[in-house]
Amino acid sequence: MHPIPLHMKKTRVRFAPSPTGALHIGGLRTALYNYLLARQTGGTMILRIEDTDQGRFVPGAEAYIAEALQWAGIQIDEGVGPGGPFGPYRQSERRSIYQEHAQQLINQGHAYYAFDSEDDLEAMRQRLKAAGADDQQYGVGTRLQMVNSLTLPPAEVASRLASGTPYVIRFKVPENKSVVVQDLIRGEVVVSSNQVDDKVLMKSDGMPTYHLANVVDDHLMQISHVIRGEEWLPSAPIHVLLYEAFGWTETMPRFAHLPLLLKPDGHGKLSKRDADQLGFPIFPLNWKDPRTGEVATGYREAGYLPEALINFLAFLGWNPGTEQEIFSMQELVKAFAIERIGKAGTRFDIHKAQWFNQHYLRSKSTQELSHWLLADLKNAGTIVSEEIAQQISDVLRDRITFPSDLFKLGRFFIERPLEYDQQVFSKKWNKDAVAVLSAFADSLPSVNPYTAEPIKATFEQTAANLGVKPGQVLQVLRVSVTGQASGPDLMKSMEILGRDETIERIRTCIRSTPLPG
RNA sequence: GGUCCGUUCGUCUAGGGGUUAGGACAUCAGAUUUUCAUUCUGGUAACACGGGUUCGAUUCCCGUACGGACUACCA
Repeated sequence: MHPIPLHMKKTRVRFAPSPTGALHIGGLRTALYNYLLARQTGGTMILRIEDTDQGRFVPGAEAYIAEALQWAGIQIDEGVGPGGPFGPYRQSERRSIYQEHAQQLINQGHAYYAFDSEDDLEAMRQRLKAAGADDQQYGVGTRLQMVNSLTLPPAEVASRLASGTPYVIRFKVPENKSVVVQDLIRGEVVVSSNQVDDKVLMKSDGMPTYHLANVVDDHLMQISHVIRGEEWLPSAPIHVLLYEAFGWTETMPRFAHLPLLLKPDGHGKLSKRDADQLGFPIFPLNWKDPRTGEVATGYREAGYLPEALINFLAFLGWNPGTEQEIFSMQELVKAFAIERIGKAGTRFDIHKAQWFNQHYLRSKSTQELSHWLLADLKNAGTIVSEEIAQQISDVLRDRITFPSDLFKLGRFFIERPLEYDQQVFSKKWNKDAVAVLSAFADSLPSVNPYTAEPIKATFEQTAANLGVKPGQVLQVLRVSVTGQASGPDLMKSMEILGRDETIERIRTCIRSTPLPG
């Protein structure tokens, strides 16, 4: 079989999360970049689950990841979920494949059995540290001092294996080689193989480590581009060495190591532990930790629209080189280019995400907005007509960042004020104000039609008749009707409220609020 | 400690040997608005430092500093 030259290969990218909990926002960005490249090139987006660590497996995590991707609009073409010709796509279901490949490396002298106990390894590290060695790794310089098939007689190795003594399979890193990683974002990264340690390939529980599994799977699944976080850059040389040992260099995928997403203070990468500690979500969806029962807020539940999150995320580390900021997924697919991904770590600033959200929220139809409001009202035990909900939504649309703001800011339309803003009343609640309000309430029944403009004219006329400037009592009127010192257009608000309700609110206020002194 | 990666306004970034170093978010001011918000206009604000190379470096090279990642039988 002849390998297909890389440049002719169809783009096949994978997102390969580990089901150890919720997907975090950095992972979502990684998925997004993979997806954009796949779509742009007419390639395939694959979801592979890297569940080789049985100890860290978290029930529900896989379903969470699938739901999060779907919510974000990242469609999976192949892999866990849709299936495909290169399955299974869960690494835990591919044990025998890894075993065969590890065996192949052993047969070819690229790997060996190691029987060292944890104590042995710890002792080795202590010894090296005490000796002042630069590093304390199991590798070129130390492997011959350890308990493995390189140091044990063949018969001893065979008998240990036969008797079921626990062992791992380690990669035998070649000596004195310059390992070159070609990175699409960073260019050439060169490391001496002497710096690379003899990584464990197969663990004693029979599962592969990430290093083996990822290389074997990417090869077998014909992955063309490995786009992953920068935290993988240090181990990329191992992967390159593995491709070489397997004889797969011709078809080795291209690497792109994404800049890290940093905490807002720039110290350290954003991690799952930061969930709800930083004042903004770090997970796409709410996540309930099955062990502790704690719930971490997700972007979806916090009121972020998927298109806003995607737009925001796309710009964390990438930009189109133009001054356009607003991109739909379609536009991102067209404009995306790996070469335009930056190198430096990116601090996470939620303000911009909020701005994107505000932008996208405003572009929604009044009807869509009203559905959010209606849902919140229903939750609060209130039913209003869709027509009213739309009127409220419309008057509020320029004042909201999240859908929930509709309810927060529009609540006064539904509920009569329980108290009145004292800042305003302490200064402006006086005889004149009461006189104007009272007269205004009296004249409201004859306003025709009962809409903002005539209401406004009536109010101004009423005030003028009593020798008061409208501006002096407008604040008071607002508070009497809404309870609040600020809000949307008052005249329009009174229109939406309706004639009877408005009159009632003004009268109630006058009745219940004594004049000072 | 070692290896690797990085460093343009507060933040995300454009740019690139000669520019008034551009945009966005945030912030500030003014205008509009009956309030607040919106909107509009304007402003403050950046090439980490030191050496080279060069007629000229923010841009190229080398150091230094600072930051980050990795350094598991985790991914």
